Amino acid sequence: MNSFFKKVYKVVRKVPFGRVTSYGSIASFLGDPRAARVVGWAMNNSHNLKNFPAHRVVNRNGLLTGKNHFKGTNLMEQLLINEGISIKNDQIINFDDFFWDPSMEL
DNA sequence: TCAGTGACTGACC
DNA sequence: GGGTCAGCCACTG
Repeated sequence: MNSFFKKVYKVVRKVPFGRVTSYGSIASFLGDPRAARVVGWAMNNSHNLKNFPAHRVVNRNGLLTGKNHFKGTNLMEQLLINEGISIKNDQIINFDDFFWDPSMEL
Protein backbone atom coordinates (compact mmCIF):
# COMPACT_ATOMS: atom_id res chain seq x y z
CA MET A 1 0.00 0.00 0.00
CA ASN A 2 2.91 2.38 -0.54
CA SER A 3 1.00 4.31 -3.13
CA PHE A 4 -1.06 7.37 -3.74
CA PHE A 5 -3.58 5.91 -1.32
CA LYS A 6 -1.30 5.97 1.64
CA LYS A 7 -0.66 9.65 1.10
CA VAL A 8 -4.35 10.29 0.78
CA TYR A 9 -5.09 8.51 4.03
CA LYS A 10 -2.30 10.37 5.78
CA VAL A 11 -3.65 13.74 4.72
CA VAL A 12 -7.30 12.96 5.48
CA ARG A 13 -6.40 11.79 8.96
CA LYS A 14 -4.95 15.24 9.61
CA VAL A 15 -8.17 17.03 8.84
CA PRO A 16 -9.07 18.82 12.08
CA PHE A 17 -12.30 18.15 13.95
CA GLY A 18 -15.15 20.22 12.59
CA ARG A 19 -13.41 20.94 9.30
CA VAL A 20 -13.75 19.48 5.81
CA THR A 21 -11.74 19.32 2.59
CA SER A 22 -12.26 18.31 -1.01
CA TYR A 23 -11.01 15.47 -3.20
CA GLY A 24 -9.40 17.90 -5.61
CA SER A 25 -7.53 19.75 -2.87
CA ILE A 26 -6.06 16.52 -1.55
CA ALA A 27 -5.07 15.37 -5.02
CA SER A 28 -3.54 18.74 -5.77
CA PHE A 29 -1.62 18.71 -2.50
CA LEU A 30 -0.21 15.30 -3.40
CA GLY A 31 1.01 16.58 -6.75
CA ASP A 32 -1.75 15.32 -9.07
CA PRO A 33 -4.60 17.82 -9.34
CA ARG A 34 -6.21 15.53 -11.89
CA ALA A 35 -6.28 12.51 -9.60
CA ALA A 36 -9.35 13.66 -7.71
CA ARG A 37 -11.23 10.57 -8.84
CA VAL A 38 -8.50 8.37 -7.45
CA VAL A 39 -8.98 10.06 -4.10
CA GLY A 40 -12.63 9.18 -4.28
CA TRP A 41 -11.72 5.63 -5.09
CA ALA A 42 -9.37 5.61 -2.11
CA MET A 43 -12.27 6.69 0.08
CA ASN A 44 -14.24 3.75 -1.26
CA ASN A 45 -11.55 1.45 0.10
CA SER A 46 -11.20 3.39 3.36
CA HIS A 47 -13.91 1.28 4.94
CA ASN A 48 -11.17 -1.18 5.91
CA LEU A 49 -9.51 1.50 8.02
CA LYS A 50 -10.38 2.40 11.58
CA ASN A 51 -11.17 5.88 12.79
CA PHE A 52 -10.98 7.22 9.29
CA PRO A 53 -12.90 10.51 8.84
CA ALA A 54 -14.05 9.92 5.28
CA HIS A 55 -17.09 12.06 6.02
CA ARG A 56 -14.82 15.12 6.14
CA VAL A 57 -14.05 14.72 2.46
CA VAL A 58 -16.58 16.14 0.00
CA ASN A 59 -16.46 17.47 -3.54
CA ARG A 60 -15.41 21.03 -4.25
CA ASN A 61 -18.98 22.32 -3.99
CA GLY A 62 -19.38 21.03 -0.46
CA LEU A 63 -21.82 18.42 -1.73
CA LEU A 64 -21.98 15.07 0.08
CA THR A 65 -21.67 13.00 -3.07
CA GLY A 66 -20.37 10.00 -1.16
CA LYS A 67 -23.08 9.79 1.48
CA ASN A 68 -24.64 6.81 -0.30
CA HIS A 69 -21.49 4.81 0.35
CA PHE A 70 -21.94 5.08 4.10
CA LYS A 71 -23.78 2.51 6.10
CA GLY A 72 -26.74 4.64 7.06
CA THR A 73 -28.54 6.80 4.54
CA ASN A 74 -27.71 9.94 6.47
CA LEU A 75 -24.79 8.73 8.55
CA MET A 76 -22.32 11.01 6.80
CA GLU A 77 -24.60 13.98 7.34
CA GLN A 78 -25.08 13.10 11.01
CA LEU A 79 -21.34 12.81 11.59
CA LEU A 80 -20.74 16.25 10.10
CA ILE A 81 -23.60 17.79 12.06
CA ASN A 82 -22.11 16.20 15.16
CA GLU A 83 -18.96 18.19 14.45
CA GLY A 84 -20.85 21.45 14.26
CA ILE A 85 -21.28 21.61 10.50
CA SER A 86 -24.66 22.52 9.03
CA ILE A 87 -26.06 20.42 6.19
CA LYS A 88 -28.88 21.34 3.82
CA ASN A 89 -29.97 19.18 0.88
CA ASP A 90 -26.82 17.05 1.17
CA GLN A 91 -24.72 20.18 0.93
CA ILE A 92 -22.56 21.96 3.52
CA ILE A 93 -23.71 25.45 4.45
CA ASN A 94 -20.97 28.12 4.51
CA PHE A 95 -18.61 25.56 3.02
CA ASP A 96 -15.87 28.19 2.71
CA ASP A 97 -15.88 28.70 6.48
CA PHE A 98 -15.36 25.00 7.19
CA PHE A 99 -13.06 24.27 4.26
CA TRP A 100 -9.60 23.03 5.22
CA ASP A 101 -6.87 23.26 2.58
CA PRO A 102 -3.92 20.83 3.14
CA SER A 103 -1.55 23.00 1.16
CA MET A 104 -2.34 25.92 3.46
CA GLU A 105 -2.25 24.08 6.79
CA LEU A 106 0.59 21.60 6.30
C1' DT B 1 -3.39 -6.15 -22.82
C1' DC B 2 -7.84 -3.66 -23.15
C1' DA B 3 -11.99 -1.68 -22.03
C1' DG B 4 -15.09 -0.22 -18.38
C1' DT B 5 -15.92 2.33 -14.01
C1' DG B 6 -15.93 5.89 -10.25
C1' DA B 7 -17.26 9.29 -3.24
C1' DC B 8 -14.09 14.52 -9.34
C1' DT B 9 -13.03 18.81 -12.05
C1' DG B 10 -12.78 22.41 -15.30
C1' DA B 11 -14.34 24.16 -19.55
C1' DC B 12 -18.32 25.07 -22.53
C1' DC B 13 -22.68 25.85 -24.06
C1' DG C 1 -26.13 30.27 -13.39
C1' DG C 2 -27.36 25.48 -14.16
C1' DG C 3 -26.69 21.32 -17.18
C1' DT C 4 -23.31 18.59 -20.28
C1' DC C 5 -19.06 16.69 -21.85
C1' DA C 6 -14.68 15.08 -21.92
C1' DG C 7 -10.21 14.24 -19.66
C1' DC C 8 -7.65 12.17 -15.47
C1' DC C 9 -5.60 8.20 -12.52
C1' DA C 10 -5.87 3.61 -10.40
C1' DC C 11 -8.10 -0.83 -10.33
C1' DT C 12 -10.82 -4.84 -11.89
C1' DG C 13 -12.53 -8.62 -14.94
